[in-house]
Amino acid sequence: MKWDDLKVFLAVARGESLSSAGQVLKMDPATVGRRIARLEERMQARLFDKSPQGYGLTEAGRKVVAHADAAEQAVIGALEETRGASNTLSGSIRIGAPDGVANYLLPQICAAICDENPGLEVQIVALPRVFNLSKREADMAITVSPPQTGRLTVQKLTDYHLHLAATRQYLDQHPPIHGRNDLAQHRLIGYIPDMIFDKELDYIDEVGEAAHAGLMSNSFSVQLNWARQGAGICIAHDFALPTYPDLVQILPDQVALTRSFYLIRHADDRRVERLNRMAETLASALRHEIVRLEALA
Amino acid sequence: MKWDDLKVFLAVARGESLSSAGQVLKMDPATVGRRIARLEERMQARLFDKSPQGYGLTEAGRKVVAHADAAEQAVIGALEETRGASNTLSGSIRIGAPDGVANYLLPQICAAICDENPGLEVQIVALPRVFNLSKREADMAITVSPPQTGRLTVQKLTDYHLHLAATRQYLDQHPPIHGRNDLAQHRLIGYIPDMIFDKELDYIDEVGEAAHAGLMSNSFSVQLNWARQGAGICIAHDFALPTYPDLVQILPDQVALTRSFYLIRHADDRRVERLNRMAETLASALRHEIVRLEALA
DNA sequence: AAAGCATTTTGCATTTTTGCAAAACTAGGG
DNA sequence: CCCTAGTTTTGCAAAAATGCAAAATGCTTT
Repeated sequence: MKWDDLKVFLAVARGESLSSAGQVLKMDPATVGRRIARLEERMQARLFDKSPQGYGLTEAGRKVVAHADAAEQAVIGALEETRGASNTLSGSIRIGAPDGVANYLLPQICAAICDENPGLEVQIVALPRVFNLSKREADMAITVSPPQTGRLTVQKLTDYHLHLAATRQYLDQHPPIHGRNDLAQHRLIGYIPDMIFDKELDYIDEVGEAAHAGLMSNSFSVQLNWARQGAGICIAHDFALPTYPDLVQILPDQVALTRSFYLIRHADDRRVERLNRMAETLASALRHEIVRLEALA
Repeated sequence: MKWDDLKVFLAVARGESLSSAGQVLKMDPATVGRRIARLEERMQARLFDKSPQGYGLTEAGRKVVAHADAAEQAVIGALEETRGASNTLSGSIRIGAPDGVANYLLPQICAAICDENPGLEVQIVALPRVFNLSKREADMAITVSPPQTGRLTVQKLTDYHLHLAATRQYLDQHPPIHGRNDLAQHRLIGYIPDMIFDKELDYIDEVGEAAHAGLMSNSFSVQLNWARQGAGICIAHDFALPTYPDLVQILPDQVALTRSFYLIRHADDRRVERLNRMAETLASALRHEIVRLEALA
């Protein structure tokens, strides 16, 4: 038994003809007629009196209308349900991001997007680990390396740069730095080695063999605050520096790292238009903001 | 929006996997998956969390289940409705027939059929005119000529024969009949000319120019009863004669008519299996009964 | 740590369904 | 009495959906 046939049955019952039903359903009258024939066969009953003047309900057909009506109401209900649900999705979108992005990029960007789209509610989830999109921890997430596994769609956002940074005050009070080797005499701030959740964050080796971190946190934000208070030298995203004018780049020509951001989403959400628009807006805004902030650094 | 997709949605929600849903729906899991994908696209919402461990309902999906359930109930209701209706159809089948058939053939046949099919109720409608099957005056009808118009299926049943007949007593008391010409001296019983509803019933010309009816009725049964009471000579179906042993055929070799019966039905009922079986049973029984009765005549 | 297992997902040949155009049909009007 | 107007119905080609087999995926067990 095909539920769809009940839908065309309803249309024919209301239009009292195949042609009018076809117009409503945007189907050929021939198709409508064939579906009705199939339905009557499956139900083992004549539902319509057919004539070149149209389709008139038979006694049995009249009884079926009530049920078909109920079915239609249920279908509409289901549709409304998800329309509401997808509203709350577009009304409340959750974005996961590493804490650097979450703290120094997303706040401004999301605020701007919310201003342009009234009724949109954005949630930022800052977590120092990989996301599990499948469990709806977030609708989309920003990562520093494209995921290798899982049914996800990945989209490269933009490159970004990192440099050594410290406060002017710190640099004044400590031995001068003219080259990489001078770093050995300083206190470096970095990630806790066994809590690094993405190999792309393992900067310290690239800075130089001599370098090793004395202050460590799993949170970039904590690292940056350490540096801001003159505790040492950290490896900071350029886009984070303008937030704290105290901080200055160190050896920008000799020590420079380049990484990339990726936006990942459920593969199944590919066709959800609202999320597509949101993703595109977000990507575009992130690219511009990074360019703007890096120019200020 | 395809209502059918809601059905497969329900199956997947219950089976919590494409494969189990496929088993229930007797469809390939691949198809089930594609339908779910299409449904999610149309609804603009993710309904399931997909994994190689199965399909799990998402929050939005859970809300939809209730509506899908309601839809299912409505569809089942519609199905039950017509199942009941088609039961009463097979429980009460209405057969239209000219009154000769209605009186001298159908009673025995229908009684036998009812004996074999307990719970079957047969209604015989004897009407001296053409039927209007479209208005559900009858589910099927027996006629003496195939209809030329209307959406009907026609099926030839069998030939039958008519002869002149009167009571022995009448013949003894009136001039002897040795040939067609002798009929002019007798009182013939026939149809009322302007109430003949089918040209096949216009026997009188075929009997002979000399013949003309003095007693007329639109009902064959009335004509026969006239003859049975010795009122004259009628043109009787052979299968009706055994009912009244008083009646004997007259000039069986010189005056004999052959006609045919046809069973007509709604073209739309072609696929209703119960009616098909009923029609086949009826046709077969009629053929046998006519052969049996004509042998006795 | 690696292989097994039940599941979903993809590529392709087949079947089914659909749309279009033309024919058939019946009631109402000139 | 015929003819028109609006239907439904049929024949055929194109499009869509389906099933099957193979590949991929992620948990579980050895």
